[in-house]
Amino acid sequence: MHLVLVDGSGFIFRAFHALPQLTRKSDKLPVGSVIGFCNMIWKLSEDLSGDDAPTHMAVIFDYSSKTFRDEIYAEYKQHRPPAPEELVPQFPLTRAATRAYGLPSIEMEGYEADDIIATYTALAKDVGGKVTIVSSDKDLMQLVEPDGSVRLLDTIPRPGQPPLRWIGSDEVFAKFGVGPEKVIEVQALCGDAVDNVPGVPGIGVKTAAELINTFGDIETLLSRTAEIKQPKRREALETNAELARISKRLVTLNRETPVELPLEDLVRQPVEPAKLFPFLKAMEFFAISKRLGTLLDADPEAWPADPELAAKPAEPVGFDNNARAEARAARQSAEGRADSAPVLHAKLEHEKIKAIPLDHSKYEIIRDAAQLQRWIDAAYAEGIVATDTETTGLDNQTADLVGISFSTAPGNGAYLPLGHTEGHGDLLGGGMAEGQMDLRAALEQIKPLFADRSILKIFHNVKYDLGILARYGIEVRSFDDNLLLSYSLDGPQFNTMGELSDHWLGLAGMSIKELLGSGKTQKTFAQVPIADAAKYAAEDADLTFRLWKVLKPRLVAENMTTLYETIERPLAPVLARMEGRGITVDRQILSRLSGDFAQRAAALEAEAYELAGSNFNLGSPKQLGEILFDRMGLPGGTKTKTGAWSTGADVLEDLATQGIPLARTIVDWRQLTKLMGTYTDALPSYINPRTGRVHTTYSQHSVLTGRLSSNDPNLQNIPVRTEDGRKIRTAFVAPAGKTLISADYSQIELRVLAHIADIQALKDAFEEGLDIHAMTASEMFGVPVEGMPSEVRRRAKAINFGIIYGISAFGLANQLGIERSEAGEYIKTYFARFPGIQDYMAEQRRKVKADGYVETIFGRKVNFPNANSSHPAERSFVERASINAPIQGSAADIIRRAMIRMEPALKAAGSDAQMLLQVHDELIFEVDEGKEDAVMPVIVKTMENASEPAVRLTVPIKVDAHAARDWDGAH
DNA sequence: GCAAGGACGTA
DNA sequence: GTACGTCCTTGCA
Repeated sequence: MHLVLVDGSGFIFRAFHALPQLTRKSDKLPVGSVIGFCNMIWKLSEDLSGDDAPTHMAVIFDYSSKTFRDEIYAEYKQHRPPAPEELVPQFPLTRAATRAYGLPSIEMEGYEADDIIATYTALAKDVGGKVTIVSSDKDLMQLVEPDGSVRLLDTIPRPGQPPLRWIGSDEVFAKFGVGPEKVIEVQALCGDAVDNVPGVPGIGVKTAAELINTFGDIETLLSRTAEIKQPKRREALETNAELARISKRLVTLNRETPVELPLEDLVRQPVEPAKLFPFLKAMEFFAISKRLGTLLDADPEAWPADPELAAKPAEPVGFDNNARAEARAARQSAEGRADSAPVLHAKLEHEKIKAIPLDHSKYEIIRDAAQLQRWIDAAYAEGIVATDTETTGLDNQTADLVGISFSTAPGNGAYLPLGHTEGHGDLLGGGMAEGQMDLRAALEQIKPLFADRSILKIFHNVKYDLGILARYGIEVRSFDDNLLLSYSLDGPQFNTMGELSDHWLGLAGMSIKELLGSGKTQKTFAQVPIADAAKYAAEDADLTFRLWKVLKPRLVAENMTTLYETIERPLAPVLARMEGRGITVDRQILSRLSGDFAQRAAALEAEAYELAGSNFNLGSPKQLGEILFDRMGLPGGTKTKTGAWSTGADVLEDLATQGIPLARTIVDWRQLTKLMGTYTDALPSYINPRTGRVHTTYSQHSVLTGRLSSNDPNLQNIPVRTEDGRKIRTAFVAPAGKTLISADYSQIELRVLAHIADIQALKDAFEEGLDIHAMTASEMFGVPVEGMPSEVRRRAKAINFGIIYGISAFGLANQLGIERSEAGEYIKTYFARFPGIQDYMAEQRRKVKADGYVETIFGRKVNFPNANSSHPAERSFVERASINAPIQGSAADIIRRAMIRMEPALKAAGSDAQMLLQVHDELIFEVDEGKEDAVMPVIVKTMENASEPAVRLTVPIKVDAHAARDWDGAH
């Protein structure tokens, strides 16, 4: 017998990377890799003819459930790169293809393809058969037999080499320096960075082979380390004996997996047109169909498309009918099993890193080009370097570069000082400090390293460094960001490097505050003596490297790779560019408004003193409360949790309607002074003298749900609701010759709710383009939309928002100024009219209590550590927040994806429009005057399609766009 | 000089 | 009822 075992997952990835991303015509399903897979399978059966023809054959896959995250997880166990999202839907299709070609498709939960291959190989050998494993995976080389009965076949085309390359005992020896039977011993010693095998640090393939050839195996070697002459090598082996043993466990394939199909069932079957053509037709592979029709002498037209696979409207992917639910159940039932390889790897890395002591004496100060070159060379040798820029401030649009630090391995570090001044610490500063490289020369030398795609640069908060480096003409390709890794894994619980290293490494690290001082005497980093600066900066790079070694493996172990690699990491440079562009703010407009507001506020102030009968600080809620409720003795006063009188706008509004004119005066005064203090007076101070524009800073890692936040200044809360407030928006303008475009998602959160909770009535309403609040009102109160009183619609709108916020009768009553019982009735009616909402809410409550987190449709986890708090109020709060988080968060994910794709989309359309701002469901652009009409459709389409193809929403997404000279006009 | 609380701007 | 950031006052160091 001759058994041929095909490494199916290897074929898929090979097809994906080698071929264009074709899609199925009728529904744009990605199928390029399926086409490649089919062709490879067919070609293989043509190649293996005559003496090499198989009597038995099967295609083996890594196990995968139906969700893309589980797919990635399974592929990761095989140590392959993360699955790109276009590839995900193609995994199940390649299984179907295998069956269509008459081959058994084999995969097993809990086992890698390699284990199954090892098992069938052993079974075939037992009966004296010959085995060919179609794969180029070196992990399978341990199965090769010196007598030629088991060989690998590498079919991947390589230039200058024959199309088919057999790998027997000699080829294995060439690669590992030992025969197949010792391959696992060598692999256990030298490890493999890509394969998650730790190995023994400092031992490569050559050394490993030498040791195994001398001692025979790992155990003998470990028992006789005293005979090893090189002290470093001996020490490495002695301290890492356990790592070597664990590594051997990781690399050894399991030859006794409980396979379900007996060998007899793998007997080669002829291709059946009745199986093949319905598949090809459903896939719409008409060219292949025609070719095989000729070869098999069959008429492809005689069979209908397989209805299971043919194009059709996508299934809803809501919370309860999502395959993810099945995957979750599978994961839960698997609890208690031994750690998977990625989890084990992450734990091992963490332990190893924690054991490395912090030693400042190992750090270097880089003084000249030769020394800098040694660090650059080290970065090239490792393929990876942690780095950090030191600057004179926290705002990367104004701060100057002072130095750059590097670390190429945990424990080492170097600081390159470039802009330190003679440290008098006074305002005059002094000249440049001695012993620093010329800034320009050093940057020219470093530039290629940062631009090199093959060298991974690790940062903490890369967006800051990208902004600084861009201003110095340095481009960064290939990077990781610990802050974003931490955010992807744990949410916004850690902000600074100090917090991360304290938590994960148990290391405090030097404090920047001690270095710079505080208050009046605070220095900039440029004024810190180089020797002190170097300790701090090099340690920063060192800790950055260490943290990366802890955090990065967790991505795979915890299935957060897709979120990080397809959303968080690519977004950072997009935000850096938006921050760098800034937006023009017209000083004159703000100044005029400020004068107007100040006059009116002064008049109101005088009026308030008159009405109150005394002068007091209008800005003091404390004094106001005492006047209103103690001195004037007005009814309706409530106390805040600290016992102070409550004087919020709603309280004052109440008093005003009860005929207290002072209350109205205060409300109006507060509005005007708020507008002055926060906007008309504050914004001009943010105009950057270098660019003449206002540059906000976005925080990508601060919001629980996945939204961005904006600060210094916050451009996400520029007023819009009142007439006076909107005037501030007229100061945000396009420069001469340009126009602003605002594009905003219409009702995105309600649409997301309709999708994830699968509310048919809501979906239908969106499909028909109805006024959603009026439709809700009409459903609930039985009032026709035509001629509906505005109050009825207002109530329905409040309820819709209430649902998104995790409604409570208390909150709704507050919002609408009605009785709690009445609000409760509204909610009951809503639930009755829109069945599904309650199920959604119940599911989120259940999940957050059981798991401690809920998820967005893109797999972002939102953690609630207090879900089972003993405080009822806190528990209720978590319940509402856990209902809101998937809605707000999924909408946030969608716009993040839109932003990532926007620049390439604009470029592809030949537009030079620039994305400036994001306000949660709105994007602001600047575009050449006259180009608005051309670019708006591109923007709208990119935003509307942003969830695809990862998530096919079951509601339409709508985006409105407007162009005008200023933000008020465009909105 | 700093932190907490209240108030209020946005989605 | 969700999610933020900023300004101002107050109270303490």
